[in-house]
Amino acid sequence: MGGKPTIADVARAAGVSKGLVSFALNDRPGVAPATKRRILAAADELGFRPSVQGRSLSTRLAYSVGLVLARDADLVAADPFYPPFLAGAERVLVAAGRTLTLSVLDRDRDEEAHYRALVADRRVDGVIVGDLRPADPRLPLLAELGLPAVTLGRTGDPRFPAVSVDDAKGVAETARHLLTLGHRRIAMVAGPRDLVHGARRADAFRAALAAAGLEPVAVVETDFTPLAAARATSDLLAAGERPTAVVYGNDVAAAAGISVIRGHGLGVPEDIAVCGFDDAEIAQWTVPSLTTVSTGPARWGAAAAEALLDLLAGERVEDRDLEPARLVVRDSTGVVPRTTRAQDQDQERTT
Amino acid sequence: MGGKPTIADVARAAGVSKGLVSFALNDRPGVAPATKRRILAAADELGFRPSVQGRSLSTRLAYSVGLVLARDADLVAADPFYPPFLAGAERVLVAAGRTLTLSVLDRDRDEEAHYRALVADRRVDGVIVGDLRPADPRLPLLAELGLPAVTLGRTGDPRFPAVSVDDAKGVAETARHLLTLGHRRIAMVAGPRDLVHGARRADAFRAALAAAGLEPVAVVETDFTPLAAARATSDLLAAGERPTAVVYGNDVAAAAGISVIRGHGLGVPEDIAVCGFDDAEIAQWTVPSLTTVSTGPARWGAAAAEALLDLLAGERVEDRDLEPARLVVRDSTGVVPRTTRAQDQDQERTT
DNA sequence: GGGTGGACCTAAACCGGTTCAGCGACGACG
DNA sequence: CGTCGTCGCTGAACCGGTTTAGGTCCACCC
Repeated sequence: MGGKPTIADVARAAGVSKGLVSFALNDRPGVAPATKRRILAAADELGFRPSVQGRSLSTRLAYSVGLVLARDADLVAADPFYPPFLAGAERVLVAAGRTLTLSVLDRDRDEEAHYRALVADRRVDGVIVGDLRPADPRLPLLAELGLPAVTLGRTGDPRFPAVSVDDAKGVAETARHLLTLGHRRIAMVAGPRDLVHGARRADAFRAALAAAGLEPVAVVETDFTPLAAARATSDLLAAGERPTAVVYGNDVAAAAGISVIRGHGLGVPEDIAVCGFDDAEIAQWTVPSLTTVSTGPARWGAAAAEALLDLLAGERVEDRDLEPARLVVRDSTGVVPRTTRAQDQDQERTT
Repeated sequence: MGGKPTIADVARAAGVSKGLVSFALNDRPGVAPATKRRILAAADELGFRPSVQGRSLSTRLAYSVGLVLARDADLVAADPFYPPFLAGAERVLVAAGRTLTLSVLDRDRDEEAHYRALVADRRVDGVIVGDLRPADPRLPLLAELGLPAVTLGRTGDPRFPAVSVDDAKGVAETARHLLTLGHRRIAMVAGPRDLVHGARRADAFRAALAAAGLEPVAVVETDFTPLAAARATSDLLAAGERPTAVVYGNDVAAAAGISVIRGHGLGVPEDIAVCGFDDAEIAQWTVPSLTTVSTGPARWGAAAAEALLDLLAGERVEDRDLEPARLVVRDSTGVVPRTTRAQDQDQERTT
């Protein structure tokens, strides 16, 4: 009477064996309809909830899904992508009776050990893999461990379904937007090339400019932190051919860029147009507000969780594509830049 | 040979019984030193790691700790506090072989059911309770459920130890800073009064001004979202006695405030000084950069996790105080405002 | 009427640990 | 020398489910 009811209590109440209760509750054939009703009624009456631990032990499932963030803590803190992503994923998992096991690792060398521990301890039944790197070492590792996984973005690896948002389209749209405004000297402060999405966005950016017969003034690789973005921006401003527009890898980086540009006495967007990426909340509140690319991280999180659940349920899961990222135009690119109309003069001014 | 070694394998290898292996591994008395060495050697040799599930089943522990965020998803997304907090907490937990089970709930009415489910399913051994409300209904609930918990901030409830950062001190410092700069008409765009820290900061703010014989021009209660902060700022600017300084509940709200103030053609800090709260990354990159109050969320997360682990280990845990929040002065309050030197004239200008 | 097969159900093993009652051996003590 | 206590250890029960081998009963068929 003290603790919560177990399956044995239900069996006793319904006058059947434990095994049959298990069958009835799991909708397996071989239980007479009348008996099943009686069992379900008894379970309901007693307020029976199967113990996750007991079930885990025999099914060898954890009823939990992992997300491993292998980045610096301060990068996690600065990146506006994951909070809404987590929230979206978590909601789907809770509804399915699963749990989200979150790991934050600061050093890459811990990563493999951590995945191994997750599997060895049966902490998770599958994982969502983000921050993909080219030829990501985690994919063979996961395959070796036999851990089901869904990747955030395509890898080309057929073993793991991808849930993707085509951010290249958003980047291309951004480039066209800038070209339409008359920009010709465009730079990109990109994420690290050893992150797939960092590289893909940079490539898409180049491609979109190339389609107009242009080359970027510069593509600076950073680690996605605002500090690095600030430094990169300083360098761009000091360079011979100063850009009239800068596209950043995320919104906080773009905010840092704006800060540096204005610190140099230049106006945004009059002197230099700025674009962000992610459409984080902050993008609405920078001065000027930020033109950026919205990827819908919350929806992405939900979709990734759903795909992983389907995969765990044994379904064949094909790659899934969400709505492509789309450009959100705000004030940081609102006007045609002065500098394009006075390009030569401008070129003289810069060293 | 196929799967991972179990305790039975270790027992066989060491030539003892399962039970004795368990005793040896858990450092319990009654194992001869030589035998113990042999057992540990065998366990090491086989690469034995106890199964969390098996252990959970008999110890009735989950080896996981919960954090429940009962807020709107977009509020979670906008708030820069939790990502570093999570990262800090998670790191401590991983080191202790625990896991962080994160829940994001959108509606308050799900909250009680969710805590009950967490306990019924033995998903967590204890929880960290944040976003405290006055007379928080979760405290009696947790007591009823017998779930160990640590609160973020003092509740006065002796049943749950608190891990606190004295943010009141930071707020008071902010107020003094503004007073020193000559501000006399100071407003606050605060968090909701039904959040303890929202109320506490507002009270500390009033108290600090009162100490100088002043009253705030206004204390506007918002839900902590930047959108609400933007609206509140508009109202303040339209009001008869326009403030010369505004203190916000968090940094993103402050960024929104700056955006609105500048949208009204006023300068920050020349016309209106702005202060944030949290010292999020973004505070360095607003224009102007944000004077704010640093609470050290990563350290706070780590301390909360440590306190909870100590509590779970059966130790008596007293309330713990971290370094008090401290003011970080940047450019948004960098100069003495024009308006204080031309107060009457200013008063004429506003309706 | 006996054999066959399927539907329904039970009993017991199993997952991998922890815990506890109890047993044998040995030293101390009377 | 007998008894008692302690140490070191074993064996089995237990946690709460799932799964499987097998048993009973009945309908059906030849």
